[in-house]
Amino acid sequence: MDHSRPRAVTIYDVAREAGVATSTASRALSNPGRVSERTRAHVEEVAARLGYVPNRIAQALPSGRTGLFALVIPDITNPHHVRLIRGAQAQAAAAGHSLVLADSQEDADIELAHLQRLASFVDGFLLVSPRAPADELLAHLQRHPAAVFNRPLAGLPGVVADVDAASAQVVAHLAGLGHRRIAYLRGPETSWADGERRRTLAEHAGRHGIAFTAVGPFAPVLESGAPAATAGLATGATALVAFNDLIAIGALEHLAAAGIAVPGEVSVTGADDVFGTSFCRPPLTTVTSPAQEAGRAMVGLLTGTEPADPVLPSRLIVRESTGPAPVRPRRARGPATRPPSAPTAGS
Amino acid sequence: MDHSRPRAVTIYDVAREAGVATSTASRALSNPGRVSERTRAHVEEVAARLGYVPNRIAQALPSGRTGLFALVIPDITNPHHVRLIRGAQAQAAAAGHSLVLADSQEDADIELAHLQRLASFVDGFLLVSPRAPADELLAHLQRHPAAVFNRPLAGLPGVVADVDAASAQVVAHLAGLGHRRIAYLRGPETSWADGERRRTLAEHAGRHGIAFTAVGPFAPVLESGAPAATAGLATGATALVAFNDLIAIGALEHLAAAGIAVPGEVSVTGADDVFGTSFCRPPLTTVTSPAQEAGRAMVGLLTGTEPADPVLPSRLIVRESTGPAPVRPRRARGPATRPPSAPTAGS
DNA sequence: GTGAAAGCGCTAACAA
DNA sequence: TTGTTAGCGCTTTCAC
Repeated sequence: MDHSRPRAVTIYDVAREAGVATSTASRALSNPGRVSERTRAHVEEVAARLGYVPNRIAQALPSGRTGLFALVIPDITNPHHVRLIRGAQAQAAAAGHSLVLADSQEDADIELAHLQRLASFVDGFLLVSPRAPADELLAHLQRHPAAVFNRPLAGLPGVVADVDAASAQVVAHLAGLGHRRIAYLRGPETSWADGERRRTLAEHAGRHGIAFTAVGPFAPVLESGAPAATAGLATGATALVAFNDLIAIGALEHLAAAGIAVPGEVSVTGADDVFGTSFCRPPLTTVTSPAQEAGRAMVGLLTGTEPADPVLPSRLIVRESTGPAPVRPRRARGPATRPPSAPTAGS
Repeated sequence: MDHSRPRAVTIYDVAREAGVATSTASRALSNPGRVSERTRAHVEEVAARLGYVPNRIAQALPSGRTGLFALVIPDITNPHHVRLIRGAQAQAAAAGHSLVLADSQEDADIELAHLQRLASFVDGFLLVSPRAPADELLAHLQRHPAAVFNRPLAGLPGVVADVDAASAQVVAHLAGLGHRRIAYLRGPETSWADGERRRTLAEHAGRHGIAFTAVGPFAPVLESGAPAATAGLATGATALVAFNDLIAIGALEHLAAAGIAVPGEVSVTGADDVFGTSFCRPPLTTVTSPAQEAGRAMVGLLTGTEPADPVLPSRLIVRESTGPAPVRPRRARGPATRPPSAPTAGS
């Protein structure tokens, strides 16, 4: 038994050692039933003895199937996306697939480059909130199955979070607390979810007779919290509805530092219910994201397993960052850390 | 231009259309310089016009190189590991590689299965705190390059966090605050870092004349915080040193719920400095982990780029969860949520 | 039930 | 500089 041999054991080695043709060895290993029980057992024994492991590249060349899916994400740092990765990875593993990770860093060009680079390597794409223009996306996905999260694209199967329901609950909650003016702290311009959230929030605010303003866009990171809160406050709102939890938590930190009481003077809500929302100060009222389910559902769409209702539920979690609107709206006080960047008027 | 054609454009199509041999087309595309400028330009033009994208599976079969690295992680949920993923992904991308993600869910068998499944697919493995026995690990990596984080394995290149320095700083910090008895809240039994942390903590405590006890093991998740804190407190310690931030934050939540003041009655420290440590209550004194650098360094080890000092620095970040030892050690009070699980005595 | 041979798309000898 | 050909390891017709 030559243990230091550099070359790997191939199916030829197995066939020779077993005294059968390679085709027979192949069948015995991967298509049992089309070979006599006796040879099957023999070949299998030889393969095990030799430590044969099929070369998956070679398997993939004729079949075109690798057992790999590519997961394309805007930002691997975002804990929200991490939940999705987890769901996708679990479901993929269950289907015998592995995941190739591609971080597009919120950049449309990098995103498209990933699609091209990985196209021949994977059995399909999982696109999370893709940022690239629809036509380019579709052009790149001509010959490859894909499933999409939070971005309806004509012809591509996908799932979305129930943004409308989430917005309805947030607005109803704030309206119930007596808020009459809310500000939406926007996320990335190219995010479908941002557009939806803004649109539905405005709509529901209108129904409740609440004034609505959107400010931003802001990068969906902790650091955006301070400028976003400043801009939101400048609108005279008593409630700040952030695009996601990162911005919301950042806002909370900024407000605490500025000595503005939450929820006493201003209420804050987030979205996604990421790690940290339960133990920040105050614990954040937010809206859950079906990230993990989305991950599973997307893989399901690719493997044909899951029927999947395309709109995944999202629900409000009331914690301590929201409270009754102050009797009279707060007035600017204390040093503004920086002048608010020109707020964009909401619809 | 037949747009609905299912078959992809191959290099044969390009060669035929350009009126050259396939080898010439291949060279023009991937080995320019060994072909006349004129043909190179022509072939390239044709390839672009036809929308040719090389089939990477086919490229990989003869060469054995896929441009893929497998990243094997104990738990994709852990924000600490996410930082490492990020570093690895960035460095891999810079080297023109992509990452295949494999979550072993803290299970040695799953870990080894991943190695086997992905072996022929990847140019190398990045093993993060592998849990499987050393001999099995080495057996599975006979013919594949690998780099390891936080687990010295004979013959395999790798990097580790400077656990000793971290422990020294934590103990010195606590000693300086007057603590005379500390408890270590252990992590997973199969974790090298846990063993190291425990060993070095005990050692440094000894030097400072501080009593040291280890309790556990505990799973490195938020939920372990409560039982771990309970067990730690039962030792009479005035400072709880947790294996990682998740356990520490969980402990913080438990202590707050039990009405035990931090750091008034007991100090708490974590490790890794994950997302959330800066805004939990109180903000956590912890020790940084070189996770991102580790990710980069591991990829470097595989690509031959980085020389890399194998021990990566780690430093103490003092926040508000540590303070002067109480004048007299606290006595049990309030309802214990559950009896402490039998604490393991430290060395 | 089993074997011989072709072919997946590409690169690298080897020739010319 | 360019063309011809073999071969990477496997599966899959097609014969027998």
